[in-house]
Amino acid sequence: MGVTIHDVARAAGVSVASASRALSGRRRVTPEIAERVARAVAELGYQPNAVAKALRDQTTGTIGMVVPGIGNPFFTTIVEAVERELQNSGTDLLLCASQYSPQVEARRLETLLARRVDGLIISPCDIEASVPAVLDAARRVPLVQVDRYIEGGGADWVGVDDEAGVTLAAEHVIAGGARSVSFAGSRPVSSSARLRLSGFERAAARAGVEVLPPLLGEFTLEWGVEAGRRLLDAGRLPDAVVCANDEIAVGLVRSLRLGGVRVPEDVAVVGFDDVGHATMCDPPLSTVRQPVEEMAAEAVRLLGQVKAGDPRPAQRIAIAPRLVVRQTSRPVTASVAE
Amino acid sequence: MGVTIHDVARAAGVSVASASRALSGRRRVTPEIAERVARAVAELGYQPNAVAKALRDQTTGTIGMVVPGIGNPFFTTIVEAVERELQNSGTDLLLCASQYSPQVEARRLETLLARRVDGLIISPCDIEASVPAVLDAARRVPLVQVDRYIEGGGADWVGVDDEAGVTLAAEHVIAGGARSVSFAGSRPVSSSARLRLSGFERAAARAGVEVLPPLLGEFTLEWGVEAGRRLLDAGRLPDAVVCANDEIAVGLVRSLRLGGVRVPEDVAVVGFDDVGHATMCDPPLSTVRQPVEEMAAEAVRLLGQVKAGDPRPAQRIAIAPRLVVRQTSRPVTASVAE
DNA sequence: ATCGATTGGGTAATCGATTACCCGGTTTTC
DNA sequence: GAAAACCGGGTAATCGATTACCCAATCGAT
Repeated sequence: MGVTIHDVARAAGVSVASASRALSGRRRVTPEIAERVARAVAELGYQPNAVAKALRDQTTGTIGMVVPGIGNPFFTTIVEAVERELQNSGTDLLLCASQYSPQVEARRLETLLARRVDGLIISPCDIEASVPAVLDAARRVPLVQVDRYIEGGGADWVGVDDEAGVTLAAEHVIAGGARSVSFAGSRPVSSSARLRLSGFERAAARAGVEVLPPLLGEFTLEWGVEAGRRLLDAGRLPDAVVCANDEIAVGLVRSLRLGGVRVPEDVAVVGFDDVGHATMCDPPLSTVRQPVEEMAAEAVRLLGQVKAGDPRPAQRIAIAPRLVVRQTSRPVTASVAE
Repeated sequence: MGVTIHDVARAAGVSVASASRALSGRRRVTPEIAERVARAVAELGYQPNAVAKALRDQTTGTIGMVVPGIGNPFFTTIVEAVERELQNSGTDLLLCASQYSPQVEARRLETLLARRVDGLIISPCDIEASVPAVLDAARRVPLVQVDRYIEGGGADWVGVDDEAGVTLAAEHVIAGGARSVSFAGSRPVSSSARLRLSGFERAAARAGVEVLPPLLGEFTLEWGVEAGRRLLDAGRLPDAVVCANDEIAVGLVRSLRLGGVRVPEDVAVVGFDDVGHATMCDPPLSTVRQPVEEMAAEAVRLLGQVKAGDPRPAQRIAIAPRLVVRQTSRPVTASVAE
């Protein structure tokens, strides 16, 4: 370890300035020098030190991304989309998981900022507890939120229109004949959890159907399984259940079927996200599709525009979701089928 | 942005040396100075620049991790385990995905090295094509491979004993009465893919049962579904299928059931990994458990020991897997049941 | 009282790459 | 033919934190 540009310059018999210029091409050098430098680089196996470059340039060519957990297929999908989006822009991604803990999240942000990332993409794990850390970060560096956001609107956000999504789902099952409906979701610690719940309740109330008490736990398959069991134990089944994500929906369907309930004949189930196993589970899941690629592209674009802590009012870019009807709900006329 | 230790020193009325000492505690300062520096830090909101520190110290407090893809639950599980393992050691993790492409992998390694990570944990995507990039990286920085490895043994490795794992699986289904068996796995571009296939074939041959041609595609649910279809189309079903991972197994079970085949009565299926949905799918999957936490701990420990490019012979640490019998295979006497 | 040891503070070198600035030589322009 | 513009090369400053080295003051021991 430790071939520096000085070594290259010496080996090529030129100054460091010339070596640097030959390498970066930001000023012309004679072909002769370019040649000698190229040879020296190859010979010595020189690899530029990005740390030194970052210090001098005051820019690292790196953006940080913090998501609640990489066990959740929705987040891995969006991470992959962001990576793809960044691919050809030369910047690369520093990925961290907050493990659904605002404390861990704050620490991760801290170290990303210390490493002087040029920007941050974050899905804050808690709508309230994440506020100080996120605002603080946004003051120092361009930051955009994705999917989840903090309350108060202090930072830019790109995501899906959660309320519209669950409304789509609720209206779909109601149009399919559901007279009583329920919601299986997450405890409302995140914006998505809250909006999907409230959007569902509003849509159901508007349609005038009976609303059974919601089942609130976590965004996991395990909780879906558990929610399904509780539904069975409660004795009375709703005609349809709208779920806050696909994992919950898949778990719920599993429990219901194990309990002898037919899906969608007895109970219709609709998920949210349309990532991971939604197409491949049994039966294929009706769900609300998040336009993940679009969100990632938008987030990256927005990140390029925002300057750290500028006074411009925070933007919220909500992308319209789309209902995908598969086989856990009865198809009705005007919806996209696959 | 831009409060430096010089600003702190000025505000506190001391030299940068004293400020640095007060902050790091690596030399004593008077309580008076410590106090003044602490106040200045709080007032100015000073945050040390990790880039500058890294340049001066020649160490970044960061290790890089490269896995083929974060869509695969096995890799996300091991990433999480490594993160946990690193948590209290103060070093943090730079995660990259090679997207199963040796070219992308080489680029990622390149940038991680340029950023001067203190070590690398990698699961090389291709047993042959990954060789030059991995060896090159190992020459510059401590490196340990996890799960997958490159041929030729030029770098340390921690993983599960793949052959022992599939042997466990094969012997289990044979003990359960299978007279004909098949294997559903990935094309042999990675060490795990190769070893699991060859281990299976050896175990089956040893037991003297009939071996149907293997189904080789990718480590995905989609491929599992496809493999199941091909099995159905082939007309002749084996008594048991051993799969190279859980995703394939789950997809295979789904296809078989859709085709009216009962699992495990008509065909027994065993997976590999025991991560993700293995416990929660229907029916719960019999599989070979990888000791992920142990592997992560071992990898981190080993990384602490190896020096870059030292001539010490490469170690291979294979951890014994464990068979977990659930409901896609017939239970036999002496195996762990859950 | 004096000398060596110890303590704590400050100055400036260091890490590696980039680039502002300077300088001598060549070309262009009127 | 002189002035202006241009070109390509080198020296040294710069980014921010750490620390080797130096120095003055204090302490303890004889």
